[in-house]
Amino acid sequence: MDVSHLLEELNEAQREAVTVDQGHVLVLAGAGSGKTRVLVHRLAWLIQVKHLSPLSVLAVTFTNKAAGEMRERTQALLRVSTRPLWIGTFHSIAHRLLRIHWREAGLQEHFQIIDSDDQLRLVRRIIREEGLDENQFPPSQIQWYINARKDEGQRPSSIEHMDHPLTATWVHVYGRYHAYCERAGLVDFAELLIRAHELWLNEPAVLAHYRKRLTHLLVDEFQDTNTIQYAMIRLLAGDSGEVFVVGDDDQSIYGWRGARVENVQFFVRDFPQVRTVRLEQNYRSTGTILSAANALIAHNEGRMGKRLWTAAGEGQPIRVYAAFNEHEEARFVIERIEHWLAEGRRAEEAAIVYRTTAQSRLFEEQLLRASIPYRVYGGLRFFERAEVKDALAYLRLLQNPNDDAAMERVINTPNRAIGQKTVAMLRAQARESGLPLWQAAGESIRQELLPGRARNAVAGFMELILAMRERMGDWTLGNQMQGVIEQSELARHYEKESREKMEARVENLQELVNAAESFILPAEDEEAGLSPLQSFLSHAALEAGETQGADWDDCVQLMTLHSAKGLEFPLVFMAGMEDGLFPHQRSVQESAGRLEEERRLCYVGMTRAMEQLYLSYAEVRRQYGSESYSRPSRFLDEMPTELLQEIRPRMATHRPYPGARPTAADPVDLPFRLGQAVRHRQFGEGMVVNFEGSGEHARVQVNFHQAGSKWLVLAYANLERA
DNA sequence: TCCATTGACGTTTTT
DNA sequence: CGTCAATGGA
Repeated sequence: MDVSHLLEELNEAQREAVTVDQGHVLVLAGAGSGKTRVLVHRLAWLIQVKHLSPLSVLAVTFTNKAAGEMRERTQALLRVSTRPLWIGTFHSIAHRLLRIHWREAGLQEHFQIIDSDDQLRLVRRIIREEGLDENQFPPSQIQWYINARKDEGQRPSSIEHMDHPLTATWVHVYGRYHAYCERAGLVDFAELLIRAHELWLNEPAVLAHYRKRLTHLLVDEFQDTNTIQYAMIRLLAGDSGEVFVVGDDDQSIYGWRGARVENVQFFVRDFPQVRTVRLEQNYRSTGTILSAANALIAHNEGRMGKRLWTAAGEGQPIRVYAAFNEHEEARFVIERIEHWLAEGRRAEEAAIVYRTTAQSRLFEEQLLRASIPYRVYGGLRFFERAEVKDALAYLRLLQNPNDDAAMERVINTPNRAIGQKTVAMLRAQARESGLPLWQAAGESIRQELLPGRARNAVAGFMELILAMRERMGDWTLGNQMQGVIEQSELARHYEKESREKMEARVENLQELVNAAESFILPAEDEEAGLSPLQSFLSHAALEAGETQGADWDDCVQLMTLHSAKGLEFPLVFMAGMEDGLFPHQRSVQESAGRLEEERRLCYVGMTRAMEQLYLSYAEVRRQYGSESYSRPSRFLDEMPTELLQEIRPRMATHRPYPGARPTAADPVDLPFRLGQAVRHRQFGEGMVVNFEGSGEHARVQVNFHQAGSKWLVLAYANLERA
């Protein structure tokens, strides 16, 4: 069989990785080195050359997006259906296992996945019920603790150091929370993994079955695996499975949520005769960008070692811009983007990346003012919106009335006169009798434990749910969704909000109905015995959907450094390059390891840039209401100066007080006076109102009649006297 | 039950 | 400074 198409597009290292004949493989894939390509070609190689059944391959990723991309590209390469291939996230794979083996895993048949928001509500409820002080035991902190323990594979009973009073309380809440979930048939994200791991651990027959079937494992983004995920890989591989992992220790940026870079080193230690292949040729960035990134990351210790290179040219220097403050920084960035656009480049080719989400606001304001379309990554996703979750909670309740999280959510949404007091009584009843909320409510009514009005209200709610279930049991998913929204009168709940908000919510609910109508039960869910409703609910939790509706056509991209991982842009701005902000103060304080992770974050950011990279910082930044002066990021010092070009030299001394700008009094050799009328190619006519800097760095502030006030670098702006 | 004021807090995020 | 959640008055 001719397999040249599998190899001809690959470089030597990529080819080596793809064609390793047997045994375990570790691919250290640098940024932009064709990691996904190797993974996909390896998959195709196993099937077409090694004649492996598609059924015996398991490919694992971290995000649904990555899984989808891998499937798509494999499909394009193999030109056969990829249906039988098991490609998915750790969580989706664990989910599938648990659906098939729910009994062996000790789960309820119709268990429901809860997202972190549901989880937090449950934890908060338990903390209150236990009579704990929420200030002393913040729910989010305990939620974090529970997930961290689960990610380490620990159960309340297996946690030592109970002698510490704080820890003891945390473990206690973990135990209570777990009992709640068991009773209500709820499974959180971390539980999916630990439960699947326990399933394999405790049921040798099940493990043996999957070991026999899944003989080849492929793992993407291996440096992001946590303890339990690595344990799952080891367990499934056993002595005979072959494991092919791809990762980059220099791009490990999720240590703070449990990812263990050490797994990369453990892999070489734990698996026999691992073949290590380095992908160091970069197909993305210029030589300058790579040299600076290499120099930066060299400051980290204990690396596996890797040096990116490119066959492309050196490209332009990296521009460093020292802004006076964060407003001026944003103005500078937007001005450079305008310049980029004026050159005929596209907005979507430009990305502004920053360390903290709060930094996006200033850039948004400036982009808005400049009428440049933009898109901010992150934020609420479709299935996380309140109205969508409300509607889904009704469906969850139809499917499983013992779902306490769902019941809490909708018992008084929309308002049906079931207030805090009534709900508290029901909770107390549930707690006393050890029953789910739904059953406790039934008991309370039967035993007449509630005052008359509350009793009627609760009974009315229960009847509503029962009636919906009765009526809609055999309806299609779309009709069920529509029915639930109508009969629950959910829209009523949002009527009091502003018209704009309400319209958006109604639109989202309609979109939810559309999603339900067009939902097709995936074959693997059908095999696992899921109803369309169960499957839909699981998908809603497991893949919360796009951040924003449809991608706008041609937008400047705004995102945190974390969400930039895996992406690439011709023009990249890294903003807020200040010590304290980036590296973040907390990371600096916490440990040397955390600082190294920040450095990797910087490395990730830099290697997103294909053609041009700008690094900017503000000398003064207003933060938490007060102004703070900060040094430029230490990471700037770690890049070779000859690769950097300061666009405006840093001020030798700080200005006497923040915000003071040079005025016409400054000895500046400008062709314009204050009040001078000027003309700009793009912005039209305006008047000079301020100056700063000198020589090629001189800037003027112009009040344009149409475009408003703008700071322009004289050297670029091409201003004419009007 | 609803809105308004007050107070605490202030990395990073996917599943 | 801004946001979010909790509290309290009408």
